[in-house]
Amino acid sequence: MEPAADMILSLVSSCVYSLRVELTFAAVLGALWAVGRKTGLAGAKTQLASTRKRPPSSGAPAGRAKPGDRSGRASDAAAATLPGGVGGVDPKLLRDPRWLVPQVTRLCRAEARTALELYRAAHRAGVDLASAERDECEYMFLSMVTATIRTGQLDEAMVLLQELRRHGPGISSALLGSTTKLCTSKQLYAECLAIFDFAAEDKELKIADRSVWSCLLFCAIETKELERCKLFWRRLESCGAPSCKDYGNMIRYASAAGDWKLSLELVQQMRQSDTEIDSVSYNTCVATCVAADRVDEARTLLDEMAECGGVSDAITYNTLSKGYAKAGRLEQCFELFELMTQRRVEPTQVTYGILLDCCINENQVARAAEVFEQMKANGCVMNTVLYTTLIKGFARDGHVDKAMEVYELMRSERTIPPDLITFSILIKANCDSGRLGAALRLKEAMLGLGLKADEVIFNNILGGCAKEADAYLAKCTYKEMVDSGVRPSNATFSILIRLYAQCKLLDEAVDMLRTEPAAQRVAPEPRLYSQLAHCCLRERRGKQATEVYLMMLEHGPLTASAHGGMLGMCVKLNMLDTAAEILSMAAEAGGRVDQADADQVLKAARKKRKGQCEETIASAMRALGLRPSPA
DNA sequence: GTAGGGTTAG
Repeated sequence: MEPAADMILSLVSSCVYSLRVELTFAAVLGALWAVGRKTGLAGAKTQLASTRKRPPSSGAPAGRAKPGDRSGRASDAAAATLPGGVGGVDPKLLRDPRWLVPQVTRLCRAEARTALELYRAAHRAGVDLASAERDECEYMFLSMVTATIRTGQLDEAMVLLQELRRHGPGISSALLGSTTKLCTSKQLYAECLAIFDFAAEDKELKIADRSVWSCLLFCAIETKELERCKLFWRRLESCGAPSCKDYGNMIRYASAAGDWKLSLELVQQMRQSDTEIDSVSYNTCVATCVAADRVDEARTLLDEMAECGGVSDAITYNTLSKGYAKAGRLEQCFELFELMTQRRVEPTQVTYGILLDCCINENQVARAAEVFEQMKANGCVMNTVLYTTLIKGFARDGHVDKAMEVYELMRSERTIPPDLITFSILIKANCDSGRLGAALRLKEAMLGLGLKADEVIFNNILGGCAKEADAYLAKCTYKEMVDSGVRPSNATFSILIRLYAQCKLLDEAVDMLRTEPAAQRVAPEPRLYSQLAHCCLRERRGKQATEVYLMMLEHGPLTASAHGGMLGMCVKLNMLDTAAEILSMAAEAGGRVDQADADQVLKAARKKRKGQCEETIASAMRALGLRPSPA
């Protein structure tokens, strides 16, 4: 192991050296750019950029609300002004829909606020819209609603829709179409869904416009209202063939829902309907399979992509490689690397990152060194992730000093800064090797770089405290964590239980588990109670173990395996009275206990000739619907 | 809109 570690370290140093040239180059370029900007060369560029600047609705379906081009914009603006303001309008005019409706409609284009004011004034004056031309009236509402959405007054828009339903002609599918598209293009996704929900209360409303369903699907994905996607998709399909973008959005849904089968079906459907499949959709599908541990399906997909030609890219290979890495299939990671090289797909930093990490996770340090060398030979430059992966490799191998050397290298270079994950690994490595002081200094250095400690950083330090049985430092750290607004998790509580057990402060562990999850608004996982109960039993604190068992019951009945674990531990430690008590409580609470686990307890009690205990166990078993085996 | 590195658990 030692030579491999040295080799990697020397490789890193030389890599940094070769990087210097690139960095100098980058710095020169940057300076040139800055000069160019000053001399006005960038002026043209800025202009170019601003023309390109559009609402970022890349995945959003096309289509926008049409303003209804009835007359020129300039003449509208001229006609739109009211000489005496809204207050100066003759109430008789206000009550006349033939005057009011065109006025409001026109005002909407240039002076939305005045339009709304005028409409409200007419409303107060008692205008009766029922006598207005239906189309004109509908169009007025459309103009007002879209104007309020455009100016970000969504509450006003909702009020208008309510009035439209109550006093006007009702919400038409055309109006819904315009608002849906407008909201989507303005990235008002939740609002879009809310308006749809309001409109859909009218069961007569028919929506045949496919792009409405496209927008709704997109909004549901963006707002993570995943349960709505399938319905929108069905409606979309019923309005005709979904577009490439629609499929892309549905594939995003399948990914978010972890539905790899659906993801594959969608790709299949796209092929059958001759819909173009872009690489992002393909890659998302590959990633969905990988996330669901269906690596072989992902591989099939890559092969199909390679056959079509042009769609597979480095991301496809990297995603699949990650899948192999996750499954511990290192050889296939390397095969895939070979394959992409053969197919002239250029490996990226991510490619090497995945390969390196997989070697490290499979404890193949020498192999990692080879990858590193190849990476350098191919001119791949280091970045924070690659450095961090190396640090992880050294830390994993027990070479904390070497990990720290890489860190010092990063610090002295100043161009590739360590981040939260780098520090997290370093802090844990130091904690694990009993260097709590060094870990705390790293945390200070981290804060000095402007990074804010997150949950994992705090958990790692708490883990260090547990190892050193330093309850005082742990309490300070936990307080700092909560005070700085970092919410603890089940992992945190689990570490705290370990800490208190290590310090033989079980009472404090019980107290902590009783109060902290609720205080921090975290739902405690059942296994926290199991963990603590086990700690109590290990210390032969039967009374306390049953107390924890009762706390556990407050959160619902226990699984048979949770019971099995506790009962097994009792038998192992010869705490049969505690086992009997747990069985009785389980019977009372109507929990599940396996026959074998209960039998084991009964047998142990007989062996020890504990008559009273035996009886308690047997009757608890009968209450649990189990058969005590004959003596 | 898609890809890599971090914490718990007997």
